[in-house]
Amino acid sequence: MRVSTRGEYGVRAMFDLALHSGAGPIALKTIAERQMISEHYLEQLMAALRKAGLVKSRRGAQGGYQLAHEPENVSIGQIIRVLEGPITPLDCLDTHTGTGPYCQTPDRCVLRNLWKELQDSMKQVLDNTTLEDLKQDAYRLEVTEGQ
Amino acid sequence: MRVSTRGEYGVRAMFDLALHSGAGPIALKTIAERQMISEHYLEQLMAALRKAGLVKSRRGAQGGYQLAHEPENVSIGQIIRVLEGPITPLDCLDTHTGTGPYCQTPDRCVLRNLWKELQDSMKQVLDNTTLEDLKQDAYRLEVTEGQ
DNA sequence: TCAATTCCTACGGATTTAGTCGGAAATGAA
DNA sequence: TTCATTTCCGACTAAATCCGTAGGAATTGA
Repeated sequence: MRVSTRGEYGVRAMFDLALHSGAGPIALKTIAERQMISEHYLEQLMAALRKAGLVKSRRGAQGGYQLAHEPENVSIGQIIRVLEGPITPLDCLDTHTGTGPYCQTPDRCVLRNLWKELQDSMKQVLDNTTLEDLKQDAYRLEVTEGQ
Repeated sequence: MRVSTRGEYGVRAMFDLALHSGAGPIALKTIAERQMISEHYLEQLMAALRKAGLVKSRRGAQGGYQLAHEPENVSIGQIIRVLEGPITPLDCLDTHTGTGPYCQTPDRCVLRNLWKELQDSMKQVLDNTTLEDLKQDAYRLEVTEGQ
């Protein structure tokens, strides 16, 4: 039931980009240092995010990465799916065809419903939280922090 | 974000015991056959469930396993915790001491809140569903199935 | 031209997953 | 008692996944 470092780091990196958006491309090295993530490892994650269209990149000097869309249009669920695959507690939930052993008997279908409920509750959180929401949270934290 | 076969099989086995509760011990072999799970593998899972006090066993001929508590007093969350460990998307959420890199800066705390929300939503489903709930579901399925 | 930076492929060690194997100990029935 | 049944226990393992590392090619701005 864990998010791997791929998902965790990926969200951190995207959140970092969101916080610093609008100021041109940000070098991988900068993100890696700020977020304390191995540069080479993060590179792989950014490659996946780029191929999925969530970030755009510019090579060469002064190059780097930036969000491909506005923070309010990027959900955490999107990021997780790119880096961890489908959001599901059991693979057969999404690829379900009816022939698997999971739904051959009524009692197994009961369990299927259970896992589906779990899946829905996870999606509910991840798909309804955007990078903009997190930015707002960060702003709120910073304001109240100084008091 | 997946439940491993330990959790999946464990829930299946416990649900099987719940459906057949009150009729004395049920042999591992029977459960394994009904649920299509490797006998030896299931044995390991039952050992963990027994040590955790969720099932009780009787050795020897006519021996087997039965639930240690009434189905309404056993949640899916309990089963999952025994077989998969704490229900948490990130290990640091539960073992958090404040010294980890996750909460040294406000922006990281924002992410912590995100993962906590996800954790809560997972717990909400798993801790509020009992074996008795599943039995009820199974009964309902069986009734409507014949129509 | 050159330093900075992304892009790409391959490799590798550690851990986890999903079991298997073999036998000891306990129990009920004949 | 004897025996088949059944749990209990520890060790082993093949494969997959996780979490990176290494090295260099290609691109870009100054």
